[in-house]
Amino acid sequence: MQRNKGPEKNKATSAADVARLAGVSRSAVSRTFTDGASVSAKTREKVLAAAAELNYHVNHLARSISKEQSRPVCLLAANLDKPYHNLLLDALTKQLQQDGRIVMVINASSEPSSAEEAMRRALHYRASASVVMSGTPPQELVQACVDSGQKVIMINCNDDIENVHHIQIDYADAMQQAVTLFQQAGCQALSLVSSTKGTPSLLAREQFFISAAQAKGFEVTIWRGDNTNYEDGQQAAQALLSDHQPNHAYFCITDLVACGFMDTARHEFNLSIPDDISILGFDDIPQSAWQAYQLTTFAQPYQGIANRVSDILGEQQEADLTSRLNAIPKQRNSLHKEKREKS
Amino acid sequence: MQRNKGPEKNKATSAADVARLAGVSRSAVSRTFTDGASVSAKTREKVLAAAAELNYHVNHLARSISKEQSRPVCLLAANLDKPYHNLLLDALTKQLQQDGRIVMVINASSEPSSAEEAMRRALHYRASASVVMSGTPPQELVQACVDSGQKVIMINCNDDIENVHHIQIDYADAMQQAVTLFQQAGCQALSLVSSTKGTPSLLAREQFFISAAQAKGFEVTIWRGDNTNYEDGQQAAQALLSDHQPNHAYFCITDLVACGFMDTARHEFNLSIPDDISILGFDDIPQSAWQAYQLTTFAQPYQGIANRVSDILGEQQEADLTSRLNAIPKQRNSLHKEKREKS
DNA sequence: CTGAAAGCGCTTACAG
DNA sequence: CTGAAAGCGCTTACAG
Repeated sequence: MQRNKGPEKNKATSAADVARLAGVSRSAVSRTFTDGASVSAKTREKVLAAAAELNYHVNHLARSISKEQSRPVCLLAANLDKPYHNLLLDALTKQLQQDGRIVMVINASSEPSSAEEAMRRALHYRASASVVMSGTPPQELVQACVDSGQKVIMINCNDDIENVHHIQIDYADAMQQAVTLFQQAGCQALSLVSSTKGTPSLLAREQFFISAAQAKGFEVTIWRGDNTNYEDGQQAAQALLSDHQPNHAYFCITDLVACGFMDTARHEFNLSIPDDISILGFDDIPQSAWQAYQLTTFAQPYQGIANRVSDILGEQQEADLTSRLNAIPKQRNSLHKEKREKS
Repeated sequence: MQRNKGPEKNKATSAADVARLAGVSRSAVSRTFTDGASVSAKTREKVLAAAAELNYHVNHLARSISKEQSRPVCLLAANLDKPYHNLLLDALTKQLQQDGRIVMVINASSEPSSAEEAMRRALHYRASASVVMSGTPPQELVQACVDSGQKVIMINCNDDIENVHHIQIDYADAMQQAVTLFQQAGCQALSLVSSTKGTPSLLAREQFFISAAQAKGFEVTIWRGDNTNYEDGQQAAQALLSDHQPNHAYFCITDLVACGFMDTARHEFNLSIPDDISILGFDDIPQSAWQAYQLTTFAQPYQGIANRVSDILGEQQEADLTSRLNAIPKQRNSLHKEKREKS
């Protein structure tokens, strides 16, 4: 319980302090705290005792400047007020931490310049890797990161910059299933509620949905809001539901959009779900499971993405630069139950 | 566009490389990148040119080992799947980043040992400060951080460890207002839906609510779930609403609880809100504003907290160790409108 | 196994 | 203003 035992007041003790107290060299204390380094049981013990007494902890930041493996990983996050991004951030931080990585989070809010700012920071911190959780930073900056020896991992973004790792979700399967679900629910006409943002993952879902629908002979009408938030779903419903037909169904490009859509359908148009209207979402945010929504949706493989990132960081030689994961369907109650008779 | 100009392939260029190319000393390049250091316009220019050519960026991590002010700040976060924590994390990361800080996020999931693990990491990284966003890490670890020169800032946690900064919300006012709102809505009996978790901020809200209610002559019955999530709200409603009286109102200790409560009230008990039942929440998570809830609630002063953290980090001499902020009332539609006639 | 030494990439008195 | 030098806290060949 004695505090301030170290030489100076309020200053962290260093390996040198420990070495002095233990009567060994600085190298010896460094080695005791390095996995697999060769130290005799005896000196190890002396060091450990001294370290405990002085409350010493290796300075990981200092270590990271001489040891490649322990350099930090930068997470370039955005939209931290949105459930999808939080779920991904949660999975990623947990996994990387478990791998013993230092993780720095860079919050690139939605301003155009800030992805750039964020990437520049990653460069400053000499991260061993940068994980771009969403958005598309300027190509030359990404290039600069790669050039300075960083691994860059982009999630759900199909820019093709040289030597960048990509983790992509295979939306083809999921969209196929979506259309099948609508079909089973007896729907006859489909609307796609999407946005003009046009990010790669949005576009992929759109395209696969449309072609899957057309392959099965469905008409698809498209409505686009500015963004993919709750409010956009409300607007969509406002625009689309005034001439709603009972056998019409709606695929909302994100769960947030779906929630807004459902609320407006219910509270403004007095429609009952799923009796009057069938809806499907995407992302499986926690709210979709709420009783008010019970939304059938597709989960992003959050843990799968985290595992893949972890694998990539561990690899010496880069194997395949792009990896694909599947979305996971979550059946709930937002689709009509009994087959409707043809109208 | 020429890559790999530096001495070695795929290795970040260092200040030495720049010095060599610019024909100046290492100190000179260091100085050009240090605010307020004295360099002539001429050498500064030479350095800048060389740096641009080599794509050089100061290694902030290396800098942080010799420069106290640029040491990182650790954010000890938890429950990253819950809106409240995300909103706080969002505000904090944005602010600290704007202050030019490196921020590391440590994800202390809900396991008991993991707050400890998290705090130990903060120690390893020699952060200049640790911000405990929730939970209460073991006292001796916090002490160790303080002893090694870190500032420790705890949010919404009234443990009293020596030399730890506290940011607390003044719940007294808000709870007073809550009771007044219920009164204005013509409610006559109140239930408090809380949890057995008993964290400091939960307890504070409970106590202030109860005493404010009693001061105005209300009876308060208390119901406690295991946690403060959506599901706990559902359970509470299940337990409490079977003998619901029209003039009975419910204060839910968090918005998440309130959402669950409302959904069950509506879908299981067929109650209409706010006609049949008045509800109040706390936190102002984005979902409370959704049309399905329209919950009147109290916002945590997210930005205020972030500002305070920023101030504390900037202070040389610690002024007051504990700062208090007010919660912000958000009026929406979950309270009964017309005064009810006495039953 | 161990210590003295050189190194990582930076900063900052110190002397000129 | 500037460079040579010492320092920050660590690691890791190298020689014994």
